[in-house]
Amino acid sequence: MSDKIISPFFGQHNHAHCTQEALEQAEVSCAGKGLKLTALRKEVLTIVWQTHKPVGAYDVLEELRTRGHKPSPPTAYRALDFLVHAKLIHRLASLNAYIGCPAPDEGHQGQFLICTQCKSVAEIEDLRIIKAIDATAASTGFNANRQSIEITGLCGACESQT
Amino acid sequence: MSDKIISPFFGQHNHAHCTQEALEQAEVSCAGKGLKLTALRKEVLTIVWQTHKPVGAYDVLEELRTRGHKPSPPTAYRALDFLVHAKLIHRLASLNAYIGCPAPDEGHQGQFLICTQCKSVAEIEDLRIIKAIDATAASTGFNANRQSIEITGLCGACESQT
DNA sequence: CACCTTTTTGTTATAGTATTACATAACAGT
DNA sequence: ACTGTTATGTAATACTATAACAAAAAGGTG
Ligand SMILES: [Zn+2]
Ligand SMILES: [Zn+2]
Ligand SMILES: [Zn+2]
Ligand SMILES: [Zn+2]
Repeated sequence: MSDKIISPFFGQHNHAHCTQEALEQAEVSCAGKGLKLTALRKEVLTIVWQTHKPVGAYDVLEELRTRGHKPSPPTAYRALDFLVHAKLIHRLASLNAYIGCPAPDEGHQGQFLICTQCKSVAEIEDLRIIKAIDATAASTGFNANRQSIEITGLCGACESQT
Repeated sequence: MSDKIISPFFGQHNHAHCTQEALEQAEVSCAGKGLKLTALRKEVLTIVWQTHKPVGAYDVLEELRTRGHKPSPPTAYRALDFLVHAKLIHRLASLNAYIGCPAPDEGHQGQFLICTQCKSVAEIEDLRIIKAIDATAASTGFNANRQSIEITGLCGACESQT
């Protein structure tokens, strides 16, 4: 199979399960890499995982405030940067926002399907895309090391509501 | 041939020719579509085409100032938005910057190779990537209408200097 | 434990990117 | 010339992100 859908989360599902599993994976992953998933970082990760919609840094700040913290921007950005480097979340450049990664230990680069209607984002990993990029890069002598692939459109659920 | 390099501009070439051709194509393209390429818009397009490096909106403002204008941010953003909609330039979301499109009439979506060393950007159009995306989108019921594909790495010229 | 080093978090200020709202000017058709 | 439309000018503001330094917490060592 040449493509794999990591998070096909356009539509109904048991989201409490998503969040719980993400947190458990995060604990294991950080322990394995010697990274410290502090209380603050875990709380930010929980906030990011509240939905499958991307969350901005200032959304995180706002949410932290409702939880009793009095954070300044660096607090959110530092936690988010940690989570990005730990590969627990991804940053969506086209939206200036972050989204939880459902498969943090696979060392993948994110490829994202962004629904303009419901704002949900699904992460995919399509080996054909990766191979096509590697092949093109190689043919031009370009040495690729990071990909930002963000596809915008309408998810099936939203399209059928039209 | 499944992939096509639109602008393989990592390295030496006659750049005056790039700029001149881009401006001529812009005139023709706008005339054909009934779009008005005003003096200001043409000047901004020229600024964007000064190099193959992406140019930020505030870079454009700065450059307009050296040319005798006294512009405010909306002046630059409006001209850049026009040029994006006219498909004469592309916006690189991962850099908050703009770059000239060397093939404005082909109705393509940009795919970009961004060199972190020399900052140059090449635009490519790889049909395998597009097909892979369409196939994945179709298989999930996702209706894609815009792609943002930005590959970061080292161009051949920069890598051989290491 | 007391001490030192490193990492994390708090705090203030500021830099960088982009848009809103409204006024004026240029343009196109009558 | 008159009128509606599009483009540009201008001022203010909103949104996104980082720098610089202080304080606190965590971890290791004797
Ligand atoms: Zn879920
Ligand atoms: Zn949707
Ligand atoms: Zn050139
Ligand atoms: Zn280079």
